[in-house]
Amino acid sequence: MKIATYNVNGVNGRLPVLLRWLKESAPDVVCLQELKAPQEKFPLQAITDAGYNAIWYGQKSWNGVAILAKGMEIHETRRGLPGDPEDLHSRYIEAAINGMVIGCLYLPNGNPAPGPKFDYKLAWFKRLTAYSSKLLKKDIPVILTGDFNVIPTEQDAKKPENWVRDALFFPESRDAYKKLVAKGWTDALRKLYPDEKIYTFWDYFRNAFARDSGIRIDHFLLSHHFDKRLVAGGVDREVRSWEKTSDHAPVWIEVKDR
DNA sequence: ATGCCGTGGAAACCACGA
Repeated sequence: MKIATYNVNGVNGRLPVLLRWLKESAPDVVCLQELKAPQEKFPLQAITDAGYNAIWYGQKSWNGVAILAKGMEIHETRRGLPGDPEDLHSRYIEAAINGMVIGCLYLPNGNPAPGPKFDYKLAWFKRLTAYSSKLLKKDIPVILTGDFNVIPTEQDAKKPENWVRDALFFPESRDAYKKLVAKGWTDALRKLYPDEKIYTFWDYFRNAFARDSGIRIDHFLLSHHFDKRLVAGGVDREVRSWEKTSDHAPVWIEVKDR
């Protein structure tokens, strides 16, 4: 089963690119972030016509997450991250699909840092870490994936020195990611390619993609149930070169069915 | 490298992103 994550940066503006990628890459499950569309403006018809069921958690202008599944039922298990009833951002949605739980997340960016937005990022991280422990305790196969807005290590940036004053690479952000993973998760792409440079995002400006000046911020965290089930993974880099594309590229893994 | 580009929504510019 192929599972992908893709920060589309506007699901409606990105629809031609999204549909082309769905057709060419044919993932079984897709987690989308940054829909930038209210609940009623999700392009359900086009997604359905492409062969996918969908659940989504929209929001006007910003954020927004969705889970798509091809020919499989989606049982929604949660929308919104627990731990702060005043947090109304659409940044988390979760579903049971084909015997596993898949959490789709869009972690706050946190810039400018320091400041209230950075505080929100760290608070969100804490809530995610606490909740992730509860997921692991259920002892069922779980995947947490999406845009974590964290560059985990220097290996994950072409030019780490460019990011030292950025919330994505602040020590607090990296520590938070480390603490989350330490709860018992496996960073799937890093496990598959321990020594490679892997990027999932390239800025729109400064010709970043042509220079391959990228960062790795879209991740797959797997529960131990996948230790012997993870067979492949990668980044669909070519999508980043298409017309009217997102600044992120889709990332995917392939897991064996039990 | 201080958003240089891109998206969405409101207003003919602004907020936000990473």
